[in-house]
Amino acid sequence: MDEKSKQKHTAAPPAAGHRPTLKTIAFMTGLGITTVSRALKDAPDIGAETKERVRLVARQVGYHPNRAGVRLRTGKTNVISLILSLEEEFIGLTSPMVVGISEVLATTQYHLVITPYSMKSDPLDPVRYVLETGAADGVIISRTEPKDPRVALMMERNFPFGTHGRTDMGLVHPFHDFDNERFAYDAVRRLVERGRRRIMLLHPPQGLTYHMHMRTGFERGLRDFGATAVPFNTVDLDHSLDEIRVACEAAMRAPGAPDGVISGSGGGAVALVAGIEAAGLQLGRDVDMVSKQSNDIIRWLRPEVISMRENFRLAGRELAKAVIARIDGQPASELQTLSYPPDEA
Amino acid sequence: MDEKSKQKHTAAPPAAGHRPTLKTIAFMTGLGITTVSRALKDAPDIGAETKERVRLVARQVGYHPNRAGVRLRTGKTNVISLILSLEEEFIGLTSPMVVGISEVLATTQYHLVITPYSMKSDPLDPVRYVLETGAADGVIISRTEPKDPRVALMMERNFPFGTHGRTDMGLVHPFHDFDNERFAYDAVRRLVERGRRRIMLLHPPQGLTYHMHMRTGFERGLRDFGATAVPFNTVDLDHSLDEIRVACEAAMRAPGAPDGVISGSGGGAVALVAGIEAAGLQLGRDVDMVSKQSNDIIRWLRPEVISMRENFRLAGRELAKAVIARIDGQPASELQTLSYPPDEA
DNA sequence: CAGAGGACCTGTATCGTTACAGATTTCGCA
DNA sequence: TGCGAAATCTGTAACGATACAGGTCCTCTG
Repeated sequence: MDEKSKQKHTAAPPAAGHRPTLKTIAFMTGLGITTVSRALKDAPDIGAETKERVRLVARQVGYHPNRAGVRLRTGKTNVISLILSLEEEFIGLTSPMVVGISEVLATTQYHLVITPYSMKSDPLDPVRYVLETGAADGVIISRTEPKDPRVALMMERNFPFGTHGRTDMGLVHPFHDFDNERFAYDAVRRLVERGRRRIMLLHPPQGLTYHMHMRTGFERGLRDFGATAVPFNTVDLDHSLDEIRVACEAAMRAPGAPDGVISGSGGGAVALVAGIEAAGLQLGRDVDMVSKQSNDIIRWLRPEVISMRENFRLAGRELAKAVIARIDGQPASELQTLSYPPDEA
Repeated sequence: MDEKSKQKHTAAPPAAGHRPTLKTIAFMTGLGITTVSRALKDAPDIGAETKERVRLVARQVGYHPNRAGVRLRTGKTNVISLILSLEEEFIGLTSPMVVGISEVLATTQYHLVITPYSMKSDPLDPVRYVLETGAADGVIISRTEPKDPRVALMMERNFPFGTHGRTDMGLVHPFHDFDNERFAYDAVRRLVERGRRRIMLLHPPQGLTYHMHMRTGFERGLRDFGATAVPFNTVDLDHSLDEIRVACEAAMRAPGAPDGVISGSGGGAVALVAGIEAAGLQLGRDVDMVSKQSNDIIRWLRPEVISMRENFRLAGRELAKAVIARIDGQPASELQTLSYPPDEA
């Protein structure tokens, strides 16, 4: 029996044609499965020469640890989940983020899983799903709110995550954010420098944290540079481009129309331009505009628009790094970054 | 011993606070683990009332099968991998595809994993990775070539996949494609209808299958409608927008400049417009242009451009459905779709 | 009333990996 | 010479699920 059990794992040659496993390497090296496992993770109780041999054979046969085996045994999924709204308007923005995240994950064992949700349903759903099923080791979320229940939930469960955007709940967690306050402040400054005084802001939706940031910067700019706000509260960046265009055109035709416009995103800018021009006004002459730029298009077709690039790819990279660091136990307070161009950090 | 082993699985109450497993349900119902497993998959040898009871308890405790367990035992990953080029130029296009894929997968057990690669490395690498590690049950690829080695490899291994774009190797496999031949043909027609005769095509890169399709449609259009081609072979859709703009401006200034332009993608159109205008020409007056439209921007800022929407979201949906059907054993010949607007299929 | 057969349920072994608790050998030192 | 520590190596059990090969009853037939 002793003899038999001793043979059990090492003697039976693993079926050929299959993926190599620890058993394969154990058979080839004549070692035990445990030894091979520990050798590959450079454990201190394995001899140097043995490690070398094991590594050599592993490389030769193209060994990759079986993710299901590891996951079942250790609970580690080696997955980062990006929680994405499926509404097409936003995905355009988020796609460079996917690139940034992938760039970072490509240098690690992590895979990127897209966990979608619809804004028509509860944004907590996907988070709950990941927590309940243990689908990932870490999560990245966007559209962050000041009192974000997703953040509260993950903090409570001590689950690693990073947010694109900040919260305002007194909870310390990893985030990456664009400095929207500074953006709006600078935007006002640049418009005032061009002699504009009546400024209209297409702001982010009320519920999101960066709405506040942008408003704060906007109002501080108005005060510091001596301009006034033209109300534009019927639409925000979550509205369709059509709605924005119509609202903008109406504002430009109304008495006391703005002579300066700020767009809180690259997408909105297009609709604003269309609205301005539909009102018979000309960019650079009657009105100036400052916008975030997400792709090159606005720069090509309306060079008069003063634009500032928000680097979503960088955001993806930073968030991926932050979440992994968090998984590795690094304190959240060290994993918070704010970006502002030039930002090839 | 008999008694002891009988108790082994059912008697020990699973640790509380953990995710429920089959063992949890087995304990709660007093059934065996196997029975619970089979009840949940509606096996024919389980009593109707038992199934009902098991389902009820499973729902109550929020049971989700452990993916690692299933994967380890059965080899089924319940993962579809989307293989994506990380070059930012293309990701803009592909992002609505992610939405479409997610929409379909959301109704299934499948997760979407992004497997990235850089065009600077071998495009076979990510495919080999998935095949070797068994990272997914099915794969979706883009940038399909006439003799695509990725397709050949996956066919050879009998691995389920779908391609965005067709191949030309005599191999039958699932695909979804936009009818680029018809697009180019119609584009020529519409330009000729506007009196244009000297037509320039910004074509897809040589290596990709739809380059041929588009050229074929283009040339057939030229013949049928009596127009001539203005050569434009120094750039293609893989070049940077800057390069395209410069080349276009040069072409518009050269003797025998085109009076009609066709852009094989929405992105390229912007650069072409910029090139045309840099040469001092005006859209709609001196030159007409037909383009694919990927987002609304070109439609807003240059309504003179005749545009036709290529529905990437639909492509994502079709490909996801096709790959899953293929996994389920449906013949590839039934999983090939071609789209052309209006295409809300 | 035996026993064949159906309806329903169950234990064991296994997928690949790792935590844990030993084994074995070697070596230094008293 | 003896013996404990150090250095290496190893088997077992477990993670959660399922394929497989039985087990019990119970019913119906002859």
